[in-house]
Amino acid sequence: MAPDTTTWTPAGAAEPELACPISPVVDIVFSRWTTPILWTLHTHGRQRFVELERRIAKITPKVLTQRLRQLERDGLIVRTYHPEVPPRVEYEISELGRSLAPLFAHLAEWAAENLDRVEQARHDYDTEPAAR
Amino acid sequence: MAPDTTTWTPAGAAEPELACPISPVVDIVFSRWTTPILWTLHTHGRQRFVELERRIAKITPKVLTQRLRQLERDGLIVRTYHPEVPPRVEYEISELGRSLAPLFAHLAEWAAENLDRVEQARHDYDTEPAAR
DNA sequence: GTAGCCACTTTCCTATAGGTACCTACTATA
DNA sequence: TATAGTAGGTACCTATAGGAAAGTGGCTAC
Repeated sequence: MAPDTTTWTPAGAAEPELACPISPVVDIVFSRWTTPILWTLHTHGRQRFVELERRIAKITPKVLTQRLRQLERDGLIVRTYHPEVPPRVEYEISELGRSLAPLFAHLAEWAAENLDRVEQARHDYDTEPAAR
Repeated sequence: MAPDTTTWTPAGAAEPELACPISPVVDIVFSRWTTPILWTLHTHGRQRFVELERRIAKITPKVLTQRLRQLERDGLIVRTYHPEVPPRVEYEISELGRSLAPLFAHLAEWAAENLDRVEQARHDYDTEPAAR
């Protein structure tokens, strides 16, 4: 039997939900590699497997397949298979996936405003041996 | 030498940033256990280590320490050490951390509106053997 | 004197995500 | 004949995050 990638359980399986109502969403939307995939699909539109592979770079086909299956199962992307030769498969964002756009924009906005503050905080923390 | 938990590298170290400008934020804010910690700190205010440990439950002290250090280094929370006996340490959200509040609210809103759609999509995917 | 408290720290161990590399079937092209 | 292109599948292996459990130090309360 092949390992069932469709029932793959995200990293947050130990239920931190008890304390945090947004943990489920985080597991769905922000697990590893999902944001680059969604972002690429969003900015470049419908794409084939190899296009995604090339654009995201450093991702291996195995992992890309796993994540695409997961995103498809969660209804965030749509997979269309064309039984041609050579086979052609296209991926695109679903309507549910598109509903994440303002959220991503919000995130990008926060990043633009505050990422350097995080960098500064890290630098301060690392170059201040006295307080610890 | 003790393992240096302060320079801990989050899971997304293989740089998916190439394709996705929000990946850095995701690594900082949405790595495992950070949202429950930030959420608990936000809703219950300043707290001691044991209070966090009890509220979040299932988190081990080791991991809690690691994540608190990481969040402190990133400037999202503030740690205050009182050299008493027994020792007392208090954690609270920093201003930078508080600036995440609208983002979290946005996330909670999306969850409330769309989480059941994800559930539905999963159910559909799992109970439709024909298309695959 | 010993048990408990707090805030960790340390050691040991395991689960698993993810990487490498090779494989499929089919066709067109050189 | 051999290679390339397509969308993955599969086996093997490793790195490491994270869990369990015990320890630490200094004081207090019983």
